[in-house]
Amino acid sequence: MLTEYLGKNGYRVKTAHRGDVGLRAAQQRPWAMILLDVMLPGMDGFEVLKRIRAESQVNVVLLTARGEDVDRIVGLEIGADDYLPKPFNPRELLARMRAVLRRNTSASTTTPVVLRVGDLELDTAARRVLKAGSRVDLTDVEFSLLEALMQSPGKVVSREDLSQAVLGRAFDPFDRSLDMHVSRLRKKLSSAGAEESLVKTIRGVGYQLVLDRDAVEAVD
Amino acid sequence: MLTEYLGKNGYRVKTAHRGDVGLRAAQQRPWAMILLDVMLPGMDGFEVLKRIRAESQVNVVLLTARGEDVDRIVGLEIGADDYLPKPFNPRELLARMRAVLRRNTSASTTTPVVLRVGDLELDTAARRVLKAGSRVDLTDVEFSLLEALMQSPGKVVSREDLSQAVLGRAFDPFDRSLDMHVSRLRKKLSSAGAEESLVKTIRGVGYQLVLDRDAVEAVD
DNA sequence: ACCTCGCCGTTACAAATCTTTACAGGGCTT
DNA sequence: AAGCCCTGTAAAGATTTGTAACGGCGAGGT
Repeated sequence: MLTEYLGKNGYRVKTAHRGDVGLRAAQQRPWAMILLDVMLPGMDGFEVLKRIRAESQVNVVLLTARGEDVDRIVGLEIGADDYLPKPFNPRELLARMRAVLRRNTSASTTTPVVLRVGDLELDTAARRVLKAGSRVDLTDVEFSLLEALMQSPGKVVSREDLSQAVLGRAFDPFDRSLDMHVSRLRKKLSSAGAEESLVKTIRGVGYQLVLDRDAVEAVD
Repeated sequence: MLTEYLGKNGYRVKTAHRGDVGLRAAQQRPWAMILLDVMLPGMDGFEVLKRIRAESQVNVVLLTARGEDVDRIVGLEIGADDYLPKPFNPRELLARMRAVLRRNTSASTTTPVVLRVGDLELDTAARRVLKAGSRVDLTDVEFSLLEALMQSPGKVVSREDLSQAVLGRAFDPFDRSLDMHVSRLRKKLSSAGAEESLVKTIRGVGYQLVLDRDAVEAVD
């Protein structure tokens, strides 16, 4: 019945009535979304979800019997994108599916993957930084600091913004933590061969990753 | 098929069906973006990407077969800007292309980067001032003071505006801070070889960057 | 459980640089 | 010409930043 309804609304659906069979189908190719019932013969829905999550970030919406809060919490904890208690209105299912799809496609396209400034390269997905091709070993905070600076290369980033982005808290003038991280980041970058002045201080304002104009190529 | 779709969306596309041929096309002129399939006759996509990166920072989006994590990681490591698993929705490709283009062009095109007055050059992205090609070392306040003056070369900039732009606060007649900065800026500029009268005082109003004979040029 | 190590935050002091103070000189007004 | 106000600048004082050193905390190992 669901298959038919979704089909009418433009989705192509493959159905399985057993947990273990569904899991194999899920792994078979990259789906836009998986609707997963919790009560299933063969393999229970939570188990299926866990195994799916072990290897994929595909969208999963969980369908469970009644408003069992326990199920809901467990489901979201092990990685469902949303949850719908049965019985449900098919239109509500559609709405939630669209919400999940919207959320997860925009998130993946707005997040830059690789930031590059001159021969400095920062890969947000792999949390890796390369300077002239060789790896620079940064701590988490140093990495996010550099990431925040590289998102606006050549522009001043305020201490407020940096504190929020890097430390997750509002800036406090007596908090010298940011300065320390800048100091450590500079040290690591320059011993990796970067110019001393790559990260500049703008007194009373913030910091700036300088752009050497010679290193910036105009693109068509 | 892709060529046609991209064409409809305003892109001009050149296509190659072999890796080695594509590489030559890529080197031929500066493209806005390169879409690169991994599975290619002639030369494998990774190899093409490596060679492109050896000489250019051009935007590259990698198209690979399904969610092969290995491919993805390798691709990003050798410098792809983004990655799209096949089969993909053409609209998603467009979205990602736009994301990459936005990210890699915004920083360098949104704000004017270089101000030039005669042989005096101020580069905001590199936070650097050159007088007749050689570097002038300014403090942060001096830098933004000169920046404010160079944004209206030949025009009088009021003390109020300067105070707001440089010190971030309204002008107070008893505040002599601005005068001090002007004084020090003049000293540094003239010892860098500028004329004494480059920064002129307009009594009761403000200051003015004088341009006597040389032309004014805004760049970038 | 305990140890070890790496990372983060705090403190303390030094250096840079911005602001204030003070005084001098020059121009505008009366 | 005298007085007043604005500006230039040296010098002292205040603030901001750089960084070494120390301690705490949590992850991972034994």
